[in-house]
Amino acid sequence: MISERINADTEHARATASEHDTESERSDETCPECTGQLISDEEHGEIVCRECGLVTKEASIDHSPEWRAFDTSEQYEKTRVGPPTTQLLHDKGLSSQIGWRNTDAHGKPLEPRQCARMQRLRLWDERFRTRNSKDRNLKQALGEIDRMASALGLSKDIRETAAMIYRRALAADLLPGRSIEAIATAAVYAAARQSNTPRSLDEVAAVSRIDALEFTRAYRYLVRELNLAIAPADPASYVSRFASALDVSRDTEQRARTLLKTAEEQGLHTGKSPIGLAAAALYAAAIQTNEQLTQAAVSEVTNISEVTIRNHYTELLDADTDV
DNA sequence: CATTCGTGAAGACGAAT
DNA sequence: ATTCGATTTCACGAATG
Repeated sequence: MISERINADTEHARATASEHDTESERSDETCPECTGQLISDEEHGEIVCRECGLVTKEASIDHSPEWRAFDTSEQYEKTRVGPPTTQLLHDKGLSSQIGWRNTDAHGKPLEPRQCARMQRLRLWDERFRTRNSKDRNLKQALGEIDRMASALGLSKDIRETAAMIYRRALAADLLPGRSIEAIATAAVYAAARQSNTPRSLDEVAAVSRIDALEFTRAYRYLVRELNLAIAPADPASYVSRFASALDVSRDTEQRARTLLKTAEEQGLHTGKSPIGLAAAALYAAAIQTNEQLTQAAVSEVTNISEVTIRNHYTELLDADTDV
């Protein structure tokens, strides 16, 4: 089931890789709010309106090639035949496979004897392609990473990053004694953080087969052992997602951003959870713009308690009036 | 009635020892 | 491994509109 999905993916990549130039993906659709043009923000894995910043979809998939070309000769050089290599397949998509049809090259059916022989060949082919335990491990983990990233609506770039992190963990012998799923989950979370498209611990844990405790433990372990440089999440990077989930006006969303900015300048950030701040900023902004938005609603979509929102939004408003 | 606000106890987490 | 401090959450009741 998983392998089918991966195959479909690379098929797609093969089909589109040669057609696309470096132009960023542009959707023909228009924004439901203000009829502005929708553009897909590949970096954040979101589709946003150019005019008002409304996020309509979070699940964009990056179909463009992974390289950039600055003129036609460069493009010619870099264009390859076949799918781009990818971190998402355990052999980076380089190996081939013996087909399953019991026919010869001309399409004629094989003799029973030959069938049996092909069966044996296929078996060994499979064994060689997933040669040792590490490769088998990778195969399973990459499937999981792909599954979770899709469920979270993360772009292909991020899936690649997650796969990269997982490979590093595997190379550093960090796996023994830990579950594959835990490390894979941690890799996805780390990749999302690194690319400024953070998903909260809760969100990631929800799509993982592993419970939150083991997941956070694995994540900390990964960060420490691999020296991953991960900056504290920026509250602002949550705002657009929450704002569209709450259906607030773009005025409010903008205000929330500026509130966070002034709060940060006054060092209000330290030690507080970025998600909590983002939630509070949205609520505070709604008050300023006279948009009615209940604490309960914000709490609902952000998974932040109303109490925390209460405590933070006054601070945010104070910081704003001081300036 | 719904929403907001404030409280204290309790849990979770990171840092320091 | 334990302790400590800050933050967050839960549960409740009161106030506000």
